[in-house]
Amino acid sequence: MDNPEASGRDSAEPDGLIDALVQVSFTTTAVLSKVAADNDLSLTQLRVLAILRDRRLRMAGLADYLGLEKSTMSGLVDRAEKRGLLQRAASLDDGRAVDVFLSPDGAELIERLYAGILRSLSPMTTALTPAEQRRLQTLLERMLGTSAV
Amino acid sequence: MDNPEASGRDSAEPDGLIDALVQVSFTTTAVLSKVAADNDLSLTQLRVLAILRDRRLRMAGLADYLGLEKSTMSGLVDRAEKRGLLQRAASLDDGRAVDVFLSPDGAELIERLYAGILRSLSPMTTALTPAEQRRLQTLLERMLGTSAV
DNA sequence: TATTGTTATACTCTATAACTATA
DNA sequence: TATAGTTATAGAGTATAACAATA
Repeated sequence: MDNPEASGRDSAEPDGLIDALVQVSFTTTAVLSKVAADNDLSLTQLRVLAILRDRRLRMAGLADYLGLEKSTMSGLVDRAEKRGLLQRAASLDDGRAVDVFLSPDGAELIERLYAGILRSLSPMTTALTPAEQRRLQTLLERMLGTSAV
Repeated sequence: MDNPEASGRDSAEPDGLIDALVQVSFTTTAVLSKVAADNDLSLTQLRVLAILRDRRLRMAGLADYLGLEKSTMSGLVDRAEKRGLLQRAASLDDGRAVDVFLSPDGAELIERLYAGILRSLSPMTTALTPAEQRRLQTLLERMLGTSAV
């Protein structure tokens, strides 16, 4: 976990993979948070922009995506809208629903952020050889594919 | 990122690895947050307990570990201490410093949490064969080893 | 009746700034 | 002077509960 040495693993222990997975996740999240913070965004705000990068979603859709309550989404969207990063519009299909989508400023910002993310994370991935990178990608995608979680 | 399809990758794109890495990190973090929430803890509180699992650290040490401000640590430790999960004690070496360590209840809790984490994350890892699991662990540890990030 | 979204409320997380005590 | 930690303050993130509007 946060303390891999605590389990005394040296790559031979059964839970070593999960420890490594958690460790890598924290490192990755820290990098993403840094990129977001450098642009006065929280990690959640960054994720909202990323999700809307090429879609228009309803409030409920966004909340589902992030695993948050609708009321939490209202606040997040309020603040991002106030900053001119995204917009709301009544849904045409359903009078109760509200569509959310990026404003031009928001679209421009997420492109910059995305480039920043690739730049910030590449030191991690380029620690591996190209062949290793391909293998790692395959394994990660196989784990995701089994969306057992 | 949060929207891998947005980059139109199909495992052939250069940034596919980073997309997968981010995706896996979010999934992993969501599982950890769920385990924490099921025990009325935030992810950060869980991390504090995990870090202290087998060490006694000063406030500053904890803050460094988590990348948080000292004042933030004060609040986190206050609340956890109030719940009887950890304790503070004046450092013997340095009159200004404060050591933090788990209480018996906190120690018991983190063991249960750790077991819960392994159980909750195993559906992801067991999607891979044992040989793949070993390879993945090796690759992840190699990425971490190059603590370039 | 059920669903979509907002508002009110409360609490946690977080940072910045100002402060105390020790080094 | 510099460092360790706390406190005060403010804002963001989060959930629960109550509500209005629409389905």
